[in-house]
Amino acid sequence: MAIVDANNFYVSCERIFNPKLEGKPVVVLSNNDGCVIARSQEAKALKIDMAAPWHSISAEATAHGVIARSSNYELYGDLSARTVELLGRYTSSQEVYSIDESFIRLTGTPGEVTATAREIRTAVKKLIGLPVSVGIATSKTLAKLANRGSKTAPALAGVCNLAAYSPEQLTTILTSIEVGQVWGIGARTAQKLIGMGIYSAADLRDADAVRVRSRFGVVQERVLQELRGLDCLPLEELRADKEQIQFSRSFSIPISTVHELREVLSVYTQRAAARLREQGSLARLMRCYASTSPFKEDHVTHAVSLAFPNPTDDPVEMYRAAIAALGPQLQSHRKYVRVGVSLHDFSPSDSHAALDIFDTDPAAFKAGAVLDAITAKYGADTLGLGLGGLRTNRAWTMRRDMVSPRATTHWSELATVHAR
DNA sequence: TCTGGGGTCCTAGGACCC
DNA sequence: TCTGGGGTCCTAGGACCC
Repeated sequence: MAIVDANNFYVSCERIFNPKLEGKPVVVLSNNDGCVIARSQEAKALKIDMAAPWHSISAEATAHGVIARSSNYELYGDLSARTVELLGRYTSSQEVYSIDESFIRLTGTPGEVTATAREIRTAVKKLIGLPVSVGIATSKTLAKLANRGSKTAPALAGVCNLAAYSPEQLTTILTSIEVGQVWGIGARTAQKLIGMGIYSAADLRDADAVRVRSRFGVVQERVLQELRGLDCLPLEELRADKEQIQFSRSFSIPISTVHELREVLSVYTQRAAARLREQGSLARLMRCYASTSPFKEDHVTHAVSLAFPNPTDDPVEMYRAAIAALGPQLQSHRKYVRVGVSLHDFSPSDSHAALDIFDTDPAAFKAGAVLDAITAKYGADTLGLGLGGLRTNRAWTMRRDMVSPRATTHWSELATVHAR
């Protein structure tokens, strides 16, 4: 089992098309340019924390030469897809775990596996431009730890295969890793474990499995077994369709009125429904919420949960249901900074044709399919629905002041190379 | 005085991940 | 002035059924 992940992925993507960022402290910001979500090594060395709110550190950071970029998910997504394709050439089994990580199966002697990992590293750097690190072990959890090691010890040059170590050396390594650093052990569980005298990855590995299970449940017991080298989390090659789709955003300027909520919900239900149709599903359940800032006094969230009479992918039906349920909850004296729509309980969209005779409104116009067809042919800006229509730059849309070009997906934003 | 027991389904929420 | 977004898995507890 090996995990390949890109170092400082978002920052590395920015650097491919802007080499001036090389060697400088760079951070990438979340939507709304809210907080730091990726840091270059140089930025980490300046002690810029993950998730630090940009508004509170920007003055000092820029004084130290830190360069900030708004997040450009179209660029990152495209470079991720290219990397996934390239890794696929080296393995028969691959699980795409996140935008910058894949678990892959590598076979052969430990020496051969390490050699293949080095080959992968070279290829991804040369053909895509991304620096990656590889961790290799008998379980996913140990592979993740190996991957960390490959980045912290320069001598390993980005590849760490735990098979190369003796049991004593392995224990030394695991003893040096805090239990909260282990994949699957979050802050809450780490605190409780420390209270039980379990401080390091080695402590957890050697703890009583029955006790861990009864106190923390099956998830943490699996982590323990994985630390012993037991493969409890198999590769999931076909992460089939999503089981939940959500669309939510924070606003740069709060909203307070039902009219604004209508605009937001119109956009969000359209976006969520489009993702649903993309994977060919219908949803039976929808949740919607509006909340005020969690960083202010009187933080509230209004959430509603509703079931459709028949599973649907129709944005009009979703919008009507959402505004009918959430609209009355809104309190005009509050400032809402975040709204979300999520869809659940899916079924394949071709499995319900027979139920159409029960449709409460047989004449209902299926707007979703029409929208998809027209925007696929003429572009996303040609047709919009209702209040969510085509008008852009509303007050509540998000801020992205420092966004880079989408250099691999838009002709008009291609990188320009100057010869000297 | 004294009110069963076993099971399924569903939902909300916690914890975690990147 | 200003603090992201999208997921997964598991469990507890309520509703309901016979």
